[in-house]
Amino acid sequence: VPPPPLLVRDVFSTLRKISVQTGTGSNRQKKNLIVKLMRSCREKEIKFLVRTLARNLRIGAMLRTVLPALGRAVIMNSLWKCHNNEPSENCFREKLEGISAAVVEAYNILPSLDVVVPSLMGKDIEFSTSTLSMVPGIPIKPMLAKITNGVQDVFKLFQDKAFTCEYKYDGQRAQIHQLLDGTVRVFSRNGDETTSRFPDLVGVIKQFASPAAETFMLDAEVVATDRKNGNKLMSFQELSTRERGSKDTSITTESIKVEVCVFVFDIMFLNGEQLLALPLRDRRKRLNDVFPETRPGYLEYAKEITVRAEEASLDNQDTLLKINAFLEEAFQSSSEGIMVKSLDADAGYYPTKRSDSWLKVKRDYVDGLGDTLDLVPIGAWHGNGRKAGWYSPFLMACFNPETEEFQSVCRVMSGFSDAFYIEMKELYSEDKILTKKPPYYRTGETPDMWFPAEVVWEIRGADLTVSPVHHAALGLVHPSRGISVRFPRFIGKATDRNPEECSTAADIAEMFHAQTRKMNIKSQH
DNA sequence: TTTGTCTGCCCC
DNA sequence: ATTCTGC
DNA sequence: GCAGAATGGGCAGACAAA
Repeated sequence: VPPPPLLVRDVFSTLRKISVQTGTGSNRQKKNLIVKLMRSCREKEIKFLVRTLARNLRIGAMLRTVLPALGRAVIMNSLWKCHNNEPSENCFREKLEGISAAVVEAYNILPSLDVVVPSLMGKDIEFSTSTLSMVPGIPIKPMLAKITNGVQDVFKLFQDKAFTCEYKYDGQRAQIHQLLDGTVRVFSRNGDETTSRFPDLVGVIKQFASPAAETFMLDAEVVATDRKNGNKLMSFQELSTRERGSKDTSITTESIKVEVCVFVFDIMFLNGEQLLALPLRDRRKRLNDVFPETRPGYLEYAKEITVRAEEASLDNQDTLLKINAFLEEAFQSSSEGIMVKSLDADAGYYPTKRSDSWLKVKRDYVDGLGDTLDLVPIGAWHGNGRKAGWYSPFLMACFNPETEEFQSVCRVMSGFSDAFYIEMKELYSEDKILTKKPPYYRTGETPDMWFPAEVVWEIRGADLTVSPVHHAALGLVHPSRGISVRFPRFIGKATDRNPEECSTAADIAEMFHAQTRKMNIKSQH
């Protein structure tokens, strides 16, 4: 007897069951449930089931596909109801696009289908963004920034406009809400609740927020800080060692091993009023009302300088010097770089959408400023999806002349053109593929194939990290861990170099020590 | 209990 | 997070 | 100019296996 066909309701309830399984033996239970589902699959169902489980079908299609479709469905339904004959093509299309956009916009500030859908159904073609408002407790999509290749680029976009430069702290984005009942909740960049990880932060917000501020939503960066050492800012890597807590259990204030400081920089909502349309200059005034006082090492405003409209010109040498000095100061103060934001013109808070009203300048975007390594490809994996049939990523190594080893530094998959992949596929074939790992390759990685060390590539990254898997400079910085690189990408071939002339373990150890912002080795075991 | 491996609409 | 490609 | 795809380092936590 074949198993019964799949019904949406049963698939859904099984997925629910899988999602709540925890503890010893839970993996086996989950496996059994999945096998049961799979046995009932007909034709293409198995493909969609597997992709749903393996995350490939959870592709974030909500904003671009599902919501416009919802808008369409409602409009088509209602227009056909009131016109017996088909409405004119043009008017129809306009209406569709208008409502689709309105639904997306509404979801950006109120990402809850439970709220948006009933409103859409109720208002029908009268639906517009203004019929809905932000709700403390539901995080809005955060505003994002665009990469800028140096201060010159900034002027192109902000010529004759007043703007501000703020430190870009290397921590974790936090959207902080205070609800009507006084509760404070913290959300991550992706809208996940992280309140349980930051009980101390909740306390600080409650303590410093003006009593006149009953409800609000703030944008901020949480940064690891060393209070015993003059509130020196610590690395992102250090911040990430903080405990996480779970959905219903906070970490305890006593168990906190990494202290944090919150740097606030924006406010989107205050006492029932939506502030998204206000220019940044005015939002800042509101933010100042909420926090009339701050405390170093606990709660601070993001450090900033303001450039007046009449100063905002590439010919203005003073402005250029001022910004470059500020950028340099940001680097010295353990920041990643600066954020540049228009203050008056086009200076609203645009959730997710108009992602270019904020600019970011980091050392590694600017030619000639960032750290660059000369590394040797020593292996690779088989690529997936559109990179199937090519090598991706590659495993890169430095050379240690003391031990005569090639020690892995990082994988890299970014920065290659399609043409380069094809070239590498041809180059690394037949006798250029080793049958096993040479003994003088040192790495915790196991690539699909090993290559002979023959060429050198230039690799750029944001900064160097202490690694559990890569063995570059092992023993030089840390007894059992090597050095790796954050955000690695391929810049080009270093055609003039032999593999023995690539970056050495000693070079990399020295670069690590030269960093302002780095993992504190002594605190490690 | 301890150690090893894998995952995360993770964080960057 | 970064980058390239296709639309 | 934008979305989409394919992936980077590294952490704590969760689970399985020893």
